This record gives sequence, structure tokens and C-alpha cells, in this order.
Amino acid sequence: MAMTIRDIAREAGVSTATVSRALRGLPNVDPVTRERVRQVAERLDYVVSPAASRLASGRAGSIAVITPYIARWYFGRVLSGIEKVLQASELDLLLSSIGDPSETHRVPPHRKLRRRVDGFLVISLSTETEGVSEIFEADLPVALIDTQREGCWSVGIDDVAGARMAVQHLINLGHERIGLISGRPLPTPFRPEENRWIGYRDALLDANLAVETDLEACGHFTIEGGERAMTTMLARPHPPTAVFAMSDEMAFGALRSLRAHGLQPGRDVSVVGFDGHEMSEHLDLTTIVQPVEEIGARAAQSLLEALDHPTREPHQVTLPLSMVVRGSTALRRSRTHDDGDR
Amino acid sequence: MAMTIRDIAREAGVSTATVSRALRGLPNVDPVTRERVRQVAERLDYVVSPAASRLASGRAGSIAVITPYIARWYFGRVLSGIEKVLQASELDLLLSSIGDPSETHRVPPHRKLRRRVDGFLVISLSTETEGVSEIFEADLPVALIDTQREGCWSVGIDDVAGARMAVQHLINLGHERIGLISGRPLPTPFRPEENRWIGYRDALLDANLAVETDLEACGHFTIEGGERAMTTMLARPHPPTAVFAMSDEMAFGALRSLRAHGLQPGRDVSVVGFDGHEMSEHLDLTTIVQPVEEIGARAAQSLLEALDHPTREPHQVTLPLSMVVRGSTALRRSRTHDDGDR
DNA sequence: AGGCTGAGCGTAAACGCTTGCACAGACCGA
DNA sequence: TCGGTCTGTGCAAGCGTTTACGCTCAGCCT
Repeated sequence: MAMTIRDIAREAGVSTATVSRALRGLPNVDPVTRERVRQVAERLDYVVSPAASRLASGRAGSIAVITPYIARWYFGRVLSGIEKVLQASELDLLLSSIGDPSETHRVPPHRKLRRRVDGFLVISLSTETEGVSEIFEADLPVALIDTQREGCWSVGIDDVAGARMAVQHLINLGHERIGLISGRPLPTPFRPEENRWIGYRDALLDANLAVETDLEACGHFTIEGGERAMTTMLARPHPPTAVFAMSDEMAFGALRSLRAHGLQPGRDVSVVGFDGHEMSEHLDLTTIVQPVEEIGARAAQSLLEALDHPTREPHQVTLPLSMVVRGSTALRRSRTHDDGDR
Repeated sequence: MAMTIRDIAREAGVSTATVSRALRGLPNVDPVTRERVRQVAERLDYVVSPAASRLASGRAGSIAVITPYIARWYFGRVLSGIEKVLQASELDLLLSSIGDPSETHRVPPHRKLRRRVDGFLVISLSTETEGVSEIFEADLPVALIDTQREGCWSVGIDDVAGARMAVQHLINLGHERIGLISGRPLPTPFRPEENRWIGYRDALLDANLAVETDLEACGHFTIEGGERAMTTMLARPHPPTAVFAMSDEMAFGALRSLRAHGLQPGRDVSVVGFDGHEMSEHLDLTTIVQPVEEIGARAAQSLLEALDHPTREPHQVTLPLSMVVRGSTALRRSRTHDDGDR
């Protein structure tokens, strides 16, 4: 019932081979013929059967995006950047999320995707993660976001430098006990975490400041988690006078915890976030801003380039970071105030 | 190089037809044979070629999700619910976003998706939207989220009732001038908007309260937009003492605008949002909570059902709403206070 | 004993493209 | 004029499945 290439061939008075070549813009087709074929295809409202085309050509015509989460701010943003680039290409975008480890019955992406994609786009996932590492066996081009790996394209920011910048800012404000709200206990499948931890530690070490486990707490990259983490730290013997949260969302939770304890962010405890979430402006949060959509877009472009030029050497691009200073960070108040009560 | 069904057939000592049937769980295969085939396939790490399978069977093996946005809270959430259901199925999830009208070069989804999906999942998009309406011509099953249409499955909430509940709450608190922060000027491709507007209007009419264009402003479903809308309303001759925002994000902006004007949400101006965004708790925002992930999940289930039982009559499911009252809404203060200055 | 049923399996024809190869004719330089 | 190259086109062999149809044989009923 649906049109086939044969119908077009007959109608245009050429062979199916010519139709195929004409429609795909291959060389060695007379411009006149090509145009005629185009017109016929247009008139008959013909589109090639992707299944047949893929079977015959051996190309899958799709790329997979593998992400730990879909609903969270950062990932949605990155995904959006990816989609904007891909929608203009011929490729289908297959979405596959890893999900929480708690979701036991998840089918690992590499199983679901075998033989059906031409390349992978992996967001924030450590390349050794179970279900991710198998991807590299397929020998297809891979563009990594927030991670690196031999032979893969990658796009990201300098997480170490970002974290360092955040912590340095706090140090410059006179803070000496600087807390960290991290994601999950290491090791995690979520990669940037390690680097932000390194940046945090290095900044402290450089300034001869204490790096204590007592100054750290996990916030699981959620608002609630951030709130709990801050609360935990406040309950400890020597609470920090400033904290660096690995994500804005956790920082939001931290702000809330502070308020719940009658403390004013900035004045009593300084907080720096990481991401550049729109909400940070509204909550007056100092944060490290990363160009999230662009990260996604650039990664998608890299993958397209890899697909177009299979021999080309992978590039790694690092996008710039900036810090936006707002009211949540301020000069450390004198000792007596800080260490006083609690 | 890659395994084919023939390799498995040879190795298992059966025909390709039997392999096909065995692997897909079709009847009329001896359990012993089936198991043997399974083992061989497993051992040789064989997976069927989707392209070949699709070509031969005529099924596309994918469903498309069509959404206006990916990065925004509501859509990410819904998408996440969809993905959770679909990942357990055999179907690929093709993601396609409509994007803003400003992005002129977007390829309309129905063009990109022709012949490559078995069904559609459409989020929040009015069925007459350009690029969406063409989808129904394909005669494939469609599950609609937040919309209805003859012959389609649908899942959503009662937007009219939700808006009404919000506004009624404000009325109960004694408010008489109740503002509305809507999305875009109607008509919009984003469907729930109309119904929330109706709920708003009806609640006011029932209470014999004014419905004035002066009490409305567009917030474009963004934080900034919400902020601008609130600011606009505050600048008018008779500002409202309470506002209903069609989304939490716009409500967040409204809260911010109030604070910027030295007004305290709740005490000076009451605000109700819509969605149940996590952040609403942190900003102490009263809101109408909808089960967002579940909406996505249920819609995906509906589509799977439609695919499994092509003759089954479409269902429409309406999920329950609830209101969470927080500090952003409070009894209206006496006239003198309200209408006094400004 | 003969026929009927149904379970289990194989044969082979699609499915609708892509692409290697061959070929005809135009064009060109010697 | 003649071989050579290049352009535009057609032929036909795949690509790796699914599935209609047909066959065999065991079990069962008359």
C-alpha cells in the first residue's frame, strides 16, 4: 500500500538505483534527472522505508543518548541541547536512561541498543559503570559528556578548576572551615563528582586548610539530600562557616537547612553551588555557571562529525566556566560570632 | 561478520524459521528446541537485526515522544515516567521536540518520523498544532497527555478543576481581586492553558468576582516570565491581592517579584502555583500537585496496550490532583491595608 | 485399519532498499 | 580516427529477518 522506490522509479521513468541516488544527493546523477525524481517523490508523498534502507546499507540511522537521569535539571538541559542539533540531522535520537540502582529491573542500555545505533552519546557517566562499559565493545563512535576516554570524543568543563574556583572564592572571603556537599559516597557512576572533589581538596590543601571527613556530607544531588547534608554538618562539633555544594540543587537544600536553623546564608554561613540553575538567581546563590545546553549541543556535533568522518581523530573540548557571585557568600564574620553558640 | 539467524539455525540444528519463532516466544515450538535455540543464541551473543526484523514484519519497533520542550521541569518529569515504562518493553523511544516557534529551522516531527514509529506519545500539545495535527493522518495509535481527541488514548488531570481549586482556595481566604499569571497569549499550542483559564474564570464567576483583563498577565511558563507578569500587575491601578499562576515556575518568579517590591508572599499578596515542583516546598508556595511522572507512565502504558490490542477502544484516564497549602497563601488583610498605598 | 487433528518444523517468498559492476555514449587528446 | 576517461544510468545481488504454506508424524477416534 505504501509507496515504494519502485513506484517512484516507474513514475519518473528511471531505475530504482537512480531514484535512490537522486534522493540521497549522491553524485553521478544528472541534475535534470535528480530534480524530476525529487518532484515525483514530493508529489507522491514518498519517504524511504528506514527499515529497508538500514538493512541494505548496514547503517542504523540512529544514535543513542545514555543518561543517568532524565528528569533532573542538568540532564534535561543537556538533552535539550543534543536534541536541537540532532533534529536537523537525518538521525533518530534514541533515549535511554540508566535509572537509579534501586530500579532493579532496568534493562542495561547496551543490551537494548545492540545493533540499533550508529553511535553513542553518554552523559556524565563514568565509563566503567556497569551497563556503560560494554558500550565501547561495539566499536562505534562515542561522544562523552563530562568524562574522557581513549578514542572517544568528549565535551565538558573543567570540574577540578570549577570546584577550585568556588572554594578559592570562599577562602578569599576568609573562611577556613569549608564544608563540602558531595553527591553519593564514592565510587559513583556519576563522574564529575570525583573531579569536583579533587578541586575542593586541592584548593584547601593549597591554602593549608583542613580537609576532614567531618566537613563532608552526601547530598545525592537532590534538594532534600542537600538539606539533610547541611543539617548533618551543622549538628557536628565544629560546623563549617562555608560550604561548597557540588550542584545548585543541593545548595538550594543547604540554604533551606540554614534558614530552618535560624541562620542567614551569606551572613552566617556562605554557600556556593555549581551549575547555573535559573533558580540560583532567585535564591541569591553564588554559583559556578556552566554552559549546559551548549555542552549537549557540542557533544552532538562531535558525534555527527565522527559519523561523517570515521577516520578523524577524536577531539576533546572543554567549555569555559564562570562564577556568579551573589548574596549567599560573604566575608567570614569574626571568630567569636562563628564559633560561639551551637 | 555479525551473527545472523542462519548461524544460530545451523548451530542449533534447526531452520531459521524455528529460530525466529523460538526466540520471539511464539507458540508451536517444542520447549526443548526453544531452550536449545535460546542457549545457542546466548552463547554466540546473538541479537536480531532490528532493521531486518522491521523490514520483514512491517513493524517499526519504536514509538515517538513529541514534546514542546525537553528541558522544562514538567516535560522532563513526564518523559522520565514514559521512559521507565518503555525501557521494559521491546520498543525504542524516539525523542522529538517541537521547540520554540522562534527556532525557524526545526523539522516538523511528522516529517522526521514518517514510517519509523508504531505509535505516538504527545505531551501537552494541542492536536491542532502545526506539525502535530499531521500525525493523526498516519492512522497509528496515539496517546495524548493533557489533551483529548476522538480515537486517541489520553491521560491527564482535570485542569479546569485544578485551577478552580486554586482560585477557590484564594476566595475562601477572602480575596476578591485575584490575578492570573497565564502562559502565552491564547491561542497557544500548549493545551492545559485554556482549561486552567476556564477554571480560573469559572471560580471567579461563581463567586461573583471580577474577571478583568487587568488582572491577567502572561508569564510564558518561565521563572523570569512569571516575575515580569507579577511586576506588571503590581504596576497597574488596582493590583490583585492574590494571584494564581498556571505553573510553579511562574509562581516562583511571582514570589521573587513580590519580594523585590518589599511585599511578603502570603501576608501581602497570596500566590498559588500549579504542578508540585519540588522547589515549591522550599519556597513555601501553595500549589496544586499533579502526579507528573505517573502521567507519563500511564500514557506509555496506554500506548503499549493500544499496540498490543489494536482493536481495543481507547481509554481516557484522569489522574487525581491535590492541593498543598503553604505559607504563600493567607487570609486577606483588611481593606485599608490592601488598597492603601501604591 | 484408516482417517483426522494438531503440534512441530522446514521451505522459500517476500520486505524495500543500497550498491558493486557493467555499459553506453560524450568528450578529449594524440 | 582511435583508444581512453568520465558521466549518467541500469541490472541484479544482496541485506537478515518474518511468515504463509506445506509437510511429517504421533496420537486419537471410529
